[in-house]
Amino acid sequence: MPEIRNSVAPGRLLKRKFFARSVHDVASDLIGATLLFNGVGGIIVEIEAYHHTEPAAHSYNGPTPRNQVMFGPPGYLYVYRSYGIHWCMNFVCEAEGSASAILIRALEPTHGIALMRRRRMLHDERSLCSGPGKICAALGVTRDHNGLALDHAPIEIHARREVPQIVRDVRIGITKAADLPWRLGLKGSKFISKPFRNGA
DNA sequence: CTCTTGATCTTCT
DNA sequence: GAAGATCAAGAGC
Repeated sequence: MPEIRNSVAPGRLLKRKFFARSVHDVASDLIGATLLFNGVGGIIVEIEAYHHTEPAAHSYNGPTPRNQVMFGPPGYLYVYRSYGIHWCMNFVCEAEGSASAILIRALEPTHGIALMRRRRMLHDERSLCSGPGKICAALGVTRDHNGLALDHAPIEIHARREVPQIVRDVRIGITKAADLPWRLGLKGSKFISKPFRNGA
């Protein structure tokens, strides 16, 4: 059984339908939700939205073998290789063919912390999941999990119970469409990958 | 704290 | 053949 340290109990399980609307609406509602993979994970405190109409998205130039999951129906997991080393995970949103997705950038660890520490070979809780590559390493997500449904095992996403305060900034690590303020964070969280300019 | 650099490989041109 | 939705370590302040 995973250890549970957070005093705030997660809410109801999200179904795939939750993701079948504007990627920006989904993003706002995901901050504060709890993501678990095989019972390991935590509270989503930082995400970025990508849409096929802007050049930073992997889907901008149309379907390819890599991004085919993005072009499928909403509510599925899109995993890609980053810089030849890391895995990064996304939630596909909107509608089939829309090819929009949300990059999961940081979690506040709450479930299975001992296992995450072992996988990351790192004790510091604040750094366990403070980046998209770190999350996949801590949760054990790889290319094998590309295309999994977000509302079936081994994935669980619990709705948040209260509406949090959200901060917003430009996205990290991109050169195209770098001015779009599509990075969202939980205000005041110490578990984000990088500070927000307007105070997180 | 910030800045720089190396690691490593898939993808698409 | 070049670029890339990253990370960790090291140098400098």
